[in-house]
Amino acid sequence: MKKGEQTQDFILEKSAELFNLYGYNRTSLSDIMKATGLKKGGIYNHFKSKDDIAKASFDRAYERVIRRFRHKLDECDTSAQKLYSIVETFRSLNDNPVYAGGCPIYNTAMESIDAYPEMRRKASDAVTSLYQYIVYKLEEGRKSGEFYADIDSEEVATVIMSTLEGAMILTRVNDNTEHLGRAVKFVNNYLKTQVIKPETV
Amino acid sequence: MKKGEQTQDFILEKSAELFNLYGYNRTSLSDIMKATGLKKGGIYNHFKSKDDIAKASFDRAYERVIRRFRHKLDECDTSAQKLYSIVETFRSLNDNPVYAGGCPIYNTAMESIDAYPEMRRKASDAVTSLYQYIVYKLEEGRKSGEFYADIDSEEVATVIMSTLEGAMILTRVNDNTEHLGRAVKFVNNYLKTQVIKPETV
DNA sequence: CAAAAAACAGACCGAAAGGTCTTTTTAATT
DNA sequence: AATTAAAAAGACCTTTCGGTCTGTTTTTTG
Repeated sequence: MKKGEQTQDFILEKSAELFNLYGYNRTSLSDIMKATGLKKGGIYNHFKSKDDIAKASFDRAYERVIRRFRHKLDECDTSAQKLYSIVETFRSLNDNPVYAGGCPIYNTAMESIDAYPEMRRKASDAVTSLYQYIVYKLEEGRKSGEFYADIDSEEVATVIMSTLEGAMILTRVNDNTEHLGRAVKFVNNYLKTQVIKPETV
Repeated sequence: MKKGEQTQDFILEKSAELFNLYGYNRTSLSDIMKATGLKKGGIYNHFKSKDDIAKASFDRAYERVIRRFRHKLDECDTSAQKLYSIVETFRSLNDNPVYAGGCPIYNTAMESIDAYPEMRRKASDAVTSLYQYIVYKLEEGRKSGEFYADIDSEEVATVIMSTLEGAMILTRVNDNTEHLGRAVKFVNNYLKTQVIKPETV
């Protein structure tokens, strides 16, 4: 790995942290300079604008989040396990975040609405793809007969994402992890009683 | 109403709109000047800083949100009706927002975390008080026997708020109201089957 | 209707923002 | 080791930011 690539990577890493904690607007180039130890010349040698840094930072953060989901899912055999693993990943994203400052996808999405169309698009696509991912897993279980045949996968996916994402935000806003704990408990119970068929022993 | 008070009110109204759409940081004094038609002197005659305007704007937005909940609740007799009215108010906050740009309480909360301690405190308190409000209504119904005796009011309140707030954000991010529609349907069904006792006719 | 008080305009200020460009330093290539 | 190419420094630029202050205009008050 050449020196340049290393530096570029390092800038993105530090920027992603800052953007997620303080948002695009409140993260200035001086902040990035301070965090990286580089001066302007060093930064603009690798990126042509602050916007560029933000986009690349988001892509990196998004990749990491998705990898979390995939990683846990790879350990699963049954569709039921996969569902629970998705819930567990949400929880883990709070206890052990990809970057400090909450979910980078939602943070970016929220900040970019009504302001930065391109970023908004990226974030919106990310949310949609996570949603579709969950829907797909639900359909998988439904078709295999592991889940009840009459579930509405879209509805279940909405409930999972809304409840957990909402709870993460509640938890963060009030600095009280109980909300997320309760939400996780609730969703798991919901899946167990209304989505996943009881094991036929 | 004196001229001064009118102007002050007008500034707050316009600022609240801007803050909710673009956030504190991306709303500049020039923006406020443009929206109000006033110049700096006219604005700083009523407020001593931009921060001051933001705080007063938030208080105004908060009052309006709470009034929405109270207003609908006043029409209710039974605890069950009150619960449904809370859900319905959430939905109405999306269809017919207090200010364009989503829930001002959550917007403020999210933006102020890790940045503006005082605002964060205000927003956090607002969220907590809404939460406690729901808990209180749940306890009311539980004690009166209208709800099941074994419900965990805190858990139910968390589920209501998380799911609906999360769905509002999903809806906003993806510009797709279906999420909120599904969440509302789900929560109502949850309340009907697991919280509220069937009517004894 | 005149005097006092409040409201407002707008020039001005220092600081900080994002970005450019030339020069120096460091790393890669031959 | 010498040459070339990449990386980084840092002075500089323009614009915009929040905020101050003085002078003028408009309301309010007596």
